[in-house]
Amino acid sequence: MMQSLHPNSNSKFTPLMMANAKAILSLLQGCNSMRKLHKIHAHILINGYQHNPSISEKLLNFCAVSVSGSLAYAQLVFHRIHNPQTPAWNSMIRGFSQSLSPLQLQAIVFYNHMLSASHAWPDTYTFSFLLKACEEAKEEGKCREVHGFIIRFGYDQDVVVCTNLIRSYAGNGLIETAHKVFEEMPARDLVSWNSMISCYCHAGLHEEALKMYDQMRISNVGFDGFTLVSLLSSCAHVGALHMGVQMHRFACERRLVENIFVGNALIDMYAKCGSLASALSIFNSMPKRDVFTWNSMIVGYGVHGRGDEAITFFGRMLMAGVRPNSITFLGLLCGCSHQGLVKEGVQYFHMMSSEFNLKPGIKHYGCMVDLFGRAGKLKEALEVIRSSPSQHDPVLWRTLLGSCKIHRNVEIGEMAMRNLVQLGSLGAGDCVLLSGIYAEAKDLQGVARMRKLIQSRGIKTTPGWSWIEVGDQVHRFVVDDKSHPDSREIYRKLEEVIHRASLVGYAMEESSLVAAPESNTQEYCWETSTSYHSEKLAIAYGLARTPEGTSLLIVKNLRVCRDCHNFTKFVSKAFDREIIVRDRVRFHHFRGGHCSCKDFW
DNA sequence: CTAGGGTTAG
Repeated sequence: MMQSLHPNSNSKFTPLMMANAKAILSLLQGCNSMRKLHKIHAHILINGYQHNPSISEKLLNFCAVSVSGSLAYAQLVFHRIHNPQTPAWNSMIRGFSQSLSPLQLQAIVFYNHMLSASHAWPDTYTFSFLLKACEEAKEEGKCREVHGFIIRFGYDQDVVVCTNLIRSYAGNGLIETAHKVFEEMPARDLVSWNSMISCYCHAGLHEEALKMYDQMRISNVGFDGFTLVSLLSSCAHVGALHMGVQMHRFACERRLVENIFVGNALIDMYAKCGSLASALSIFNSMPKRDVFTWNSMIVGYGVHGRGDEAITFFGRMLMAGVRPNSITFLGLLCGCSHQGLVKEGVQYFHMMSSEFNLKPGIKHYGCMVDLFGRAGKLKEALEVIRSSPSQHDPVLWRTLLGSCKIHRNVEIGEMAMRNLVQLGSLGAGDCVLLSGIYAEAKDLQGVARMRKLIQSRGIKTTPGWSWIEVGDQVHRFVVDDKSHPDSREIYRKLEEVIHRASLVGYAMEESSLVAAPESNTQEYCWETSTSYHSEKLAIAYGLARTPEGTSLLIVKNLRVCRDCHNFTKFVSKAFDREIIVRDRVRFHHFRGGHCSCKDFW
């Protein structure tokens, strides 16, 4: 009788017409689309369950939180609840916290409403969701304010709430505050440790991240795949191969190498630490591969200047049915430019948009400038900048300036310089580059002008550093560093190294005209002959502290200067060592007096 | 069955 009153009486939900609350609940549980939800909602109304708290909460939760839900619908449902309790508020706050910006601010609005206009009290869940919203919406002030409430409610004793606090602070750039919360929380579990490490990793504080691991071991919480992935990423960034190998061993022991996240992180670590062969062997052993897997290999080959192999892997990637993204093309273009594969680079640049519907970004244009510039086609490089949508980006002009240095082009170099001045982003490195161009053209006045420019404008400089990992320690050096505990020994060793390198042909460039990219202070800027660049110190230390025949890996934040590049070539010959230098932009493999970049960088 | 953690580029 009742069935005939209902228009949907033929639908498969018909039996529910007489269903009890329990049946409706279980149907809500299995709901996976708004279409089904509308039907279930109709049944709820017909059966008079709209005021049943557990049903309306479940309904609300689905709309607000599920990927196939609808926040707009959730709001309608919410406003029909007479006296919403904490779980209902939580659903709304959670829903908005995971929505697109700037909608996340609505999570905070709901929370404020909850405090002022309802009888429901926030609980630990409320704060977890709310902190997530503060993190996503970059609401630093609100984050601090919420922290105050958390303390007043006594929820600062809760691990999950504290972990959310850490992420929220770190996401707002307050990494030290985040660490303070971490230190002061009553107990730390595995997730809290992993969060703290990943926050450091994201903030670029890789040495801090790696240090956390030592403390983590003492605290006996163990580790898992999440731990390894963040740590491996930090190892990759700082070039800590030995530590990375140790992580690899842990991964094997715990059967975590089969985890795709761990495998991808291992590939990246080995590639960034100069060991492409190991990266490849991980790649070959992976049971499943995704876009990260392929990109890590392609980018790895790219930064090592092996464009042909990057291209080969790109082809295999397509064959495997994995869709490339913009990072894939960055790796490809980088490889092409460093290997001088101009034709191929151009082809892939066009392929991005024509075949994969990917819009080239500023970095892709940067690669194109580099591709032409490095190959000596400076006019074409200039044309790329002119035709790019981001012709007012200093990065492009800076890249062009670098190419002018390689090809000793004063005219276009000066043009690049003028644009950098106009864009108000002239850096010391730019002056040093142009000065180098003048020096090679024997234009002493030009060199003097650059020197004056730096001094008169008080141009901000990037301090240069190099680091080398010896044993389980990362050692960091700056120009003329005397802060290392073994400083005296290092300088003695360096004198010996220079002597032995000179026996096989090395001659230090005495000319004060040789401007060094590492020069970070005015004193050292023009006096190469009296200063020791950080990588020389790192190399000396590495030679002194590692067994004969082992290869050295140096990581530095700036480009290698010509003298150091030359020096390293002769050292590799004199000491019969492989020396790998990871530059700001690429890898140099020195062996037997030659470099893999073929003096082209 | 209301909560917190992961990789490539920059």
